[in-house]
Amino acid sequence: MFLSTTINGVDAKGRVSVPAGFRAVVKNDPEEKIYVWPSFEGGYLEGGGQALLDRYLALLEEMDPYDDARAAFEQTIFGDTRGLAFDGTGRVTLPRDLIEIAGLDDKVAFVGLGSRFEIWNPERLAERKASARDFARNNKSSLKLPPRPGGGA
Amino acid sequence: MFLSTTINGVDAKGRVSVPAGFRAVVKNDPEEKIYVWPSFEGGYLEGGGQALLDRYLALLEEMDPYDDARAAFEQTIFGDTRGLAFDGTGRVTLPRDLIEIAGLDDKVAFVGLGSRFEIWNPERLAERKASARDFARNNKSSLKLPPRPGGGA
DNA sequence: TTGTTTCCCATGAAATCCCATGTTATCCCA
DNA sequence: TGGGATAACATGGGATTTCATGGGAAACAA
Repeated sequence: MFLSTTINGVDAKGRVSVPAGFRAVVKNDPEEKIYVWPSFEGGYLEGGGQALLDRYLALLEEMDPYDDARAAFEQTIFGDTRGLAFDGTGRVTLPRDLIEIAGLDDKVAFVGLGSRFEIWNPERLAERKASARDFARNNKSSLKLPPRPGGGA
Repeated sequence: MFLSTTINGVDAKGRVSVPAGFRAVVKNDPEEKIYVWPSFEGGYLEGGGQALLDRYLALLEEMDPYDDARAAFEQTIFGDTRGLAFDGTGRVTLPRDLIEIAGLDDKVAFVGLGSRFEIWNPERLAERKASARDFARNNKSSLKLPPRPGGGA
């Protein structure tokens, strides 16, 4: 699982260390890569491992082949997705266009969200995080844990 | 189940012995770790094992992908969650930022709450306990035991 | 060439591992 | 039921490894 938020530096060559914990998630994928694409909302990037792409693929294949939405999703998700391989020390090079979309300069934040992650300019992230936290606090009652499968607490 | 309250020391490196009973709970998880994040209310930490995270993940993945609530909870829960592994003697290292959020110095209280647990500065915990008691005393009329399933008294 | 990308090695800081020790709880046997 | 032996637990400090990062050389493209 992709977890927690890590802020790393981007060097002059556009290289970023992928947090070690994230690397561990994709460690046993056939291709040891992360896959990154611009979010629909813009302003940041989304990413994941092979497993996530497989799930999206399965989802799309359930849709009607001539559904316009299917084509649009295919285009948007797979068309803009880049596979990024690690160098010997666990870094990837972020392509220029993705750097611009996310408004990155010398620092990036990797935000783990379970099955996927996001890549942000740390300042933009701070803004969104503040509002997300307020929202969560005010609506925590709507997040009810279902009973455990086995019963009990 | 996470049960009872234990107070342990935090050393100069931020290491804390996790109560043996808590360790036993996650003993057979694929990753032998506890997962800890700041509570929504702030001032203390919440935690649990893999099973708890899985339940949150399942819950969130049932929500609409573009629901703001989903995004907010994802950010707030997973984005701030840290997986903490045990050293050879059952300790974890609490990250600096979590130590600050919980206002910990040399002692921590682990509070077992069944499927999850909380981590407190022992003094803050005592305060909250006191006010919780007052609240309960002033509202005891609202606490009505349901009839026992088997009937009878 | 000139600029870009990929690979490799060096470095400092931080996290992790490992061994030693005191203390408390548990066990076992007389 | 005492009381010593044994095991479990919490803690301390030093050694080792991992991690993020910087820079340079080699491969590649235009």
